[in-house]
Amino acid sequence: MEGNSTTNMRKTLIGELIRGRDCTEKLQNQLLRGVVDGGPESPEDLVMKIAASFSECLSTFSYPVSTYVGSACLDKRKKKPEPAAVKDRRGCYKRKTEDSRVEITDTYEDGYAWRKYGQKEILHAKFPRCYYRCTHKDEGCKALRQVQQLEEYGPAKYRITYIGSHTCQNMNVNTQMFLAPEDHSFSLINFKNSSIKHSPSSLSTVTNGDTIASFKQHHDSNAQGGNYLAPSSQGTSSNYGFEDMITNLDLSYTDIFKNDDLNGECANYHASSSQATSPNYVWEDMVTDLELSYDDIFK
DNA sequence: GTTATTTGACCTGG
DNA sequence: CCAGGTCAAATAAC
Repeated sequence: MEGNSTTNMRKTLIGELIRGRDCTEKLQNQLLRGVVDGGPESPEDLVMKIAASFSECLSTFSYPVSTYVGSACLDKRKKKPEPAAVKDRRGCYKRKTEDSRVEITDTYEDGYAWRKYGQKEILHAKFPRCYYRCTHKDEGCKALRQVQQLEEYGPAKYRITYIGSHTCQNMNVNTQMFLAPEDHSFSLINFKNSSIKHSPSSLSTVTNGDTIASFKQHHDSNAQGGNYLAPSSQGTSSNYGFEDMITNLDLSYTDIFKNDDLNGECANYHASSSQATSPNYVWEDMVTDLELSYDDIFK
């Protein structure tokens, strides 16, 4: 039934939001107390839970979060073997054989530094598609990104297609922060799927009603100025650290819960969220549960 | 002067 | 032939 599915969706959404907020508060408390080492609720664990929470929420809305399109889909356009002499020609299609993934987000900022190399009007699309490559292309990094502004999900939604992965040190600022310095095998975590806007004001002028020209102006200025500022002024600045980011996360959750509609139901969910705060609850199990849910959705 | 963006031309696959 | 992806000269910004 329609009503039941909507109710279930709300339950899932609110449950995830509460879980994420609890994790954020714990992480913030740990940071304020200067706890940085591992433990039953290590920062790394908490971060993973927060990231999973965001992803879960987005997936509740049926957003294709980090959907791996992969070569299976892309290769439906069967390629002819390419003669060596033809490889360096203009417009040469190399990307189709590489791993790709598609994200739909409300910001195209992802902490990486991209250089725009093209823009194209797309048939039946209201906004042009912008093409970016990693700024460290000259170091051999082949990562590409396409950004297409959407309108069907409300103001300022972007479909971002990532093609290939970074081989350079153009590391996501958020990712870098969660790398344990002594253990480089620690999994990378990123917040690409989150709703965090590092510079909301820079995006606020992009509205659904904007013209292509204004989108272009805004988009392009951010492609260079905004995106470049993210890693350079925030990521490497001593003024923008772990604590600031966690505070932003906490504020994001707080903003969400300001919504009266959700707020009314929050109390009902404290029972389930208390599972996360109970000392008897094994964190590893929780992460495993989240990962299993994630896997179920995207397998 | 250097670096990034713009934009029309060029190229490929369907 | 067309739509979409890339190139590269011209231009802008710093």
